[in-house]
Amino acid sequence: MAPERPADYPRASGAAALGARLRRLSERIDRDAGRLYAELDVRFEQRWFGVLNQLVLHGRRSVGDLAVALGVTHVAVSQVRQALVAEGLVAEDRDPRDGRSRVLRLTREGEALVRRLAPAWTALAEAAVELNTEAQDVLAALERLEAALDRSSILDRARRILDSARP
Amino acid sequence: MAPERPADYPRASGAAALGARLRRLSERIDRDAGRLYAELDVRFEQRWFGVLNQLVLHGRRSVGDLAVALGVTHVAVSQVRQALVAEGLVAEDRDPRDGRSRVLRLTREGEALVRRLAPAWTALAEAAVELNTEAQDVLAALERLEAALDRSSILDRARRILDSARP
DNA sequence: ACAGGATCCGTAAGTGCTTACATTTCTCGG
DNA sequence: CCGAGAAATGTAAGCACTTACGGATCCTGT
Repeated sequence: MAPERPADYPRASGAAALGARLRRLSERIDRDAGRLYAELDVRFEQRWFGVLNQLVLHGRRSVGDLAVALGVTHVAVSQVRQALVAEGLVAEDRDPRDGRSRVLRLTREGEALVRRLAPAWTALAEAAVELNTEAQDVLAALERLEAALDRSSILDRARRILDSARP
Repeated sequence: MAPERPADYPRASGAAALGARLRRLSERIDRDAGRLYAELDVRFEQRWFGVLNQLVLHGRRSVGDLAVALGVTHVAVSQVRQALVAEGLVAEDRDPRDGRSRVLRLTREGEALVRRLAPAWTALAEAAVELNTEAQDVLAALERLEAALDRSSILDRARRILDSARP
């Protein structure tokens, strides 16, 4: 017994469906990565990966630099920093040339953990490549979506559609 | 001055990059939808959409039914329910045939809000269709990714790769 | 008829981000 | 050289979910 509803009610809940779908997929992937670390008996969380990886690849890096490189806010980096320092994997020094800046670097423990995790990261990277191939280049599709959003956000598009419908 | 690192260190941080990218995109879309509601001076949050939409489309629904329909946990639905009841948009009754079940339905205020939001939802849905077209069917790509993950999760794939590398 | 287990739903706490706001430090024009 | 504004970072709180767990109710086999 479906209830009454406006005749022009949008059935295909587009934006919400797209957002929800993206969120579910990302959670699925993060969760799986976490399980792999647990199975390997390594104390490591997926959200630490970005910062740790950058430090391995580029050495000493400030919070701000890491945020830019990872495409997240400095706050996100700062929170990871806090966890990594608490775990003894990363140390922070003040930049002698700029007292505002905190420069992060791997500790010996951090380097050891990276060596221990490298095979798992390789496996995950290969699994991602495999998935991407099997899904016929979903990464390219995501890049196209990002490019389309850069040209005009979903907000701009919705505003335009709203305005043209109600002149 | 790049630091030393294992020779086989995985540079392409596949799984992490994929997960992070999906997350960023979903946040971008949700945030934009929220801004549109704010611009229309409507007190509404994007996370309420799924439940509200289901109630419009199908009338009275239990928490569990909604969770299945939306592909989230019953907890997520329960939290939205709490907010929607607090806002006076939704009422809940016990199912006379099953005392465990809480059946949700729109109130008059809820119905009024839906009528007021319908144009915005239509616009968002059309914007999503437009984006999807412009990105050459990113939805189809996401569906292929979901299907690939259903066949074998990223965890299973990574495990297999790890095992075959270390016999 | 009722014990044991399954189901439905709730709260609490955690995750991985975000925005908003505060603090400290730097820089540059007057 | 000093004060205004900019920049780097930090904390607090929120968001949209999740898992973990517990209470209430239902169902099934004996």
